[in-house]
Amino acid sequence: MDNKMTIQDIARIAGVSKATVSRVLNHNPSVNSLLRERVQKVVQEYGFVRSVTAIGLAGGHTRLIGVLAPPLTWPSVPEIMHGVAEFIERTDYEMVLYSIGFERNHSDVLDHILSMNMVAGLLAIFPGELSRHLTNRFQRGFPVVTIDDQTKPATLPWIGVDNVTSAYEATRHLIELGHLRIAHILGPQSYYCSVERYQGYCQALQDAGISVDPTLLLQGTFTPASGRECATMLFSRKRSDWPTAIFVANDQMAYAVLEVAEQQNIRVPEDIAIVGFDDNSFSAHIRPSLTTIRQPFSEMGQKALEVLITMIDQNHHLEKGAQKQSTQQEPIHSFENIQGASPRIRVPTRLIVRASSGAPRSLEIGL
Amino acid sequence: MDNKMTIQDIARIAGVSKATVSRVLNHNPSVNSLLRERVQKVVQEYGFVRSVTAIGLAGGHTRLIGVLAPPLTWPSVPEIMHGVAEFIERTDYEMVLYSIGFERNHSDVLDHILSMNMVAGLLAIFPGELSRHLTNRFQRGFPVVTIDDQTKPATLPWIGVDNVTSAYEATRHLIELGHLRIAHILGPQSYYCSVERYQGYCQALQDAGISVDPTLLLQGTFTPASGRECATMLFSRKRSDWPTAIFVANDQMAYAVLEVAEQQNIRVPEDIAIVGFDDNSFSAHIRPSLTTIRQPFSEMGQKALEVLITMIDQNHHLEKGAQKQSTQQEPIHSFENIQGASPRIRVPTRLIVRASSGAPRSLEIGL
DNA sequence: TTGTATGCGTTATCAT
DNA sequence: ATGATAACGCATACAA
Repeated sequence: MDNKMTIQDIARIAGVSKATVSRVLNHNPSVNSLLRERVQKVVQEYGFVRSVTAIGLAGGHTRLIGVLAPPLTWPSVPEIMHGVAEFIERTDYEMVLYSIGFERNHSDVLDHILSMNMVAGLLAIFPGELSRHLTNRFQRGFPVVTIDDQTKPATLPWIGVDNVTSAYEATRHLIELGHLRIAHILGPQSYYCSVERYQGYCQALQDAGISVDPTLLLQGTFTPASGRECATMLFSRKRSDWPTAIFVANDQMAYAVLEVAEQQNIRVPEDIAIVGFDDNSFSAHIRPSLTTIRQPFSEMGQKALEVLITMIDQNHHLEKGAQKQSTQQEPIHSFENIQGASPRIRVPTRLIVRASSGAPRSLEIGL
Repeated sequence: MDNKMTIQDIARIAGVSKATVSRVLNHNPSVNSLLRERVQKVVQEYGFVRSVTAIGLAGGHTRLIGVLAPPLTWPSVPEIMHGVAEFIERTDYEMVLYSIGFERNHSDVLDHILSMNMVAGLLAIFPGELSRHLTNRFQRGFPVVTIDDQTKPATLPWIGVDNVTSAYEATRHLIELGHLRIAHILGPQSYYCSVERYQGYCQALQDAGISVDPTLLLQGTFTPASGRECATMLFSRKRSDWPTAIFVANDQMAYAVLEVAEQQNIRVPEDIAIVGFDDNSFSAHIRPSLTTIRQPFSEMGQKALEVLITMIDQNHHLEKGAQKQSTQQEPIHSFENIQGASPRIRVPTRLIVRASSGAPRSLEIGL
């Protein structure tokens, strides 16, 4: 009953050789269907599962997927992970989670992870400044997929949203509400999505004939604390210098703005309208509820893993094929070489109008 | 520069044997300090990291820790994981995350995980009905630690809070506020913590000379939806049958109660006082802010991993010792055999008084 | 199609 | 204290 069986045991019981068992387990077509059944029966009966470590050592092909994630206490991250977990449950792969903090040097962590070549591929969530490093590994043939952050010369496989268009839509919403002085609290510049959201904001203003006022641009860092700072700074100006609306680059900072407004008895949306970005679970329940852009995080996680596993499998097949068909020394195993370009998948967002921009409560969506 | 080095390479460069390198890497004291330094220098210089798969195969001792967790979108879970990740970062271990959904048979998942003996130990978060199965594996010598759920005959190593006392304190708080009719929305009975919280509630009432009124007991399932149901049911009674306060078994359901109250223009805490349990991140920011019991989730995660890794290491040493010192066939490697009893660690909770039970806003804690 | 033999990178067991 | 060498469980090139 104990789990100490090896393919050797299975082979003995089924009356075949180790190799045959291995072939059956690997779905090698060149095995007699009679033998296959016999082996499978024994495997079933004893509930045999191969040692992952041995597979990894022998084949150099681990069935482990590394997930590099920011602290799970960050909003959005659990939702993404939920999608990832859901997808991976349906595959033969397992997930090794690396939740990186702030203290350590991130690229060191990355090197460490990859140097022990335990994982067959890597999903990087919000890689930020790590992108360059990841790009490097990817170009050397290691399967990598990122979620929601892209380096400038976009070369990494990527799943995300159209930040420019989404921000445009959010800003446009405020403009249609009649606002002319719309402030923007930006995300950190180390994330490219911050830049894109800023671009969308600018474009919406310009298309409406409103010029971008630099005094209405506040630099945040995506944290509630930075949101609080920006809001406090803004509200400490003389009233005539206030904007009538703020497009905040993420929900977390928007919550902080709402809090500061409440503390200073500033009415939302009457005195100032607020629009966020993300639609974290908070946003529908906070008072006033937050108008925001909904990102389908769970779907993004699923999609990312789907792409990654496809890459890994192709990778694996290519290696085998290359050795047989050519004398080339170095195995070609970059996803780019197959597809011609690394996949860049955009999932659609949606503007969710709630109370913070003036929707009557009865019309609220997403409760 | 590429990461294909082996201890063989390190050995060659350092001018020693594989064995010596291995010993250095394993902190074996019986190695000359001069050689040790030389090897360490080379390891440093090349950023060498051993192959986890090879270690696992050769040593029979994987440096992977399985974490069995409910969906990460559950509240509290990310916080626990945060603590886990923080702790594991400082060790030689990696974390394999199994986020279990609802559809699959859980014990099948568990069997699968363990049968490929990839993980050296298992941390089970909110195992619920899985406890029995886990107990079984634990008693057969596999290192297991659980967080915040215990089977009736408490035999698994366990990290959690004193639910009875905490619930007592929460209820006591309401009693001291002058409430006599205190309702309780219970958690699902499949979780033992639900039972304990109910016990604490009853005891507080009895100690205050208040008899438990069965009509004030509502059965929930920890989900917001069930909280909404219970609240709706309660508020649909004629006003004289209402309680003046509710102790809700977790924050999620309490949020729902607040929402229903708001929709029906029932004032909190004037018309009815609410106390929750958990202190999820929402609780300080919802309006009215929620009085609740704070569980130190992150610390629980850390503590759990500390215990688990201790178990694994002891386990390992025992196996080696047993082979040398006795002729016994089966290695004794149950933690219980060492400690005499499996560790049961209780971390302290704290009552956080906020607006939903009547605290003036200026006195609120935990913002 | 099937079996035999070798190697993967490390630990552990011998010698020395 | 150190070095040579045999496992560990599996995949795979090669032989049959």
